[in-house]
Amino acid sequence: MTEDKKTNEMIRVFKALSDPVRIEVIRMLSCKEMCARKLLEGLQISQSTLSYHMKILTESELILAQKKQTRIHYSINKSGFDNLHSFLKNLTAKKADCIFNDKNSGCKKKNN
Amino acid sequence: MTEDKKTNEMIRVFKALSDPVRIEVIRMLSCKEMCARKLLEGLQISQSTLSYHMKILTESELILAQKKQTRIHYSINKSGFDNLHSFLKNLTAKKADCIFNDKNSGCKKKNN
DNA sequence: TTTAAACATTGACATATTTCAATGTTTCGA
DNA sequence: TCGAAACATTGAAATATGTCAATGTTTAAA
Repeated sequence: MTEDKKTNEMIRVFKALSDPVRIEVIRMLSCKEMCARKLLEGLQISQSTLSYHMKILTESELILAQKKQTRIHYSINKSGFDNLHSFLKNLTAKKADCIFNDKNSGCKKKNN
Repeated sequence: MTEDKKTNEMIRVFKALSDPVRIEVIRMLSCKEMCARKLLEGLQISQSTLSYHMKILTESELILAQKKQTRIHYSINKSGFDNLHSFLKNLTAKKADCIFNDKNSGCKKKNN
């Protein structure tokens, strides 16, 4: 399954969204941008675990990290979510250049 | 991280989308609905592996399976993708009832 | 009834993911 | 300069995921 770069990026995004902690972090940040310490208060996980999750979220480009003195302010990366939406739209869109469009590509055997 | 039922369903959807084989299957089915044997022709995996992936895709409700004689016709489940789109829209939408909206919930210390 | 086609299930294995405690790094304030 | 706050990294362990060969099940055709 050798996929193109864009697809691999999106698979990384889907993996990032495949965890309840990270979904909860996105919910919190959709409400208000905040630093890791504040996020940690609302979650039942250790500091190192949160750091691990934030790395996955920022590397997927769904979340932005901005350093401010000793803290890091995390926020939703709108363009990351925009990319996700357009990828999904395109994924299931009917394409003109479908390689299975020829008549003999079906599964059902001909009855004639 | 105890999440609601809807969120758990969506995490299952994101997991389903987190694999290159399954993305490729969705691409093929977006082009044309087809049975497993036909899907297998376009993929470099074993039959049992495809069966495993199809189970994940159908259980996530992204793909529909319809039995026809000895074959199973797979197709895109539009309502599954619609649910995904609305979940994503809602996930990052600004909510009125944000619990972090009070002024003392920030990370930055006050300077007064 | 026997055979074969189409797909599912099982068991075994390799790899990936998630978690935490412990420790490292950077920055600010005393 | 020293200590503490905020976050990252590492190492170890448990669990989840993806893969295949072998085998099971169902259905239709011979």
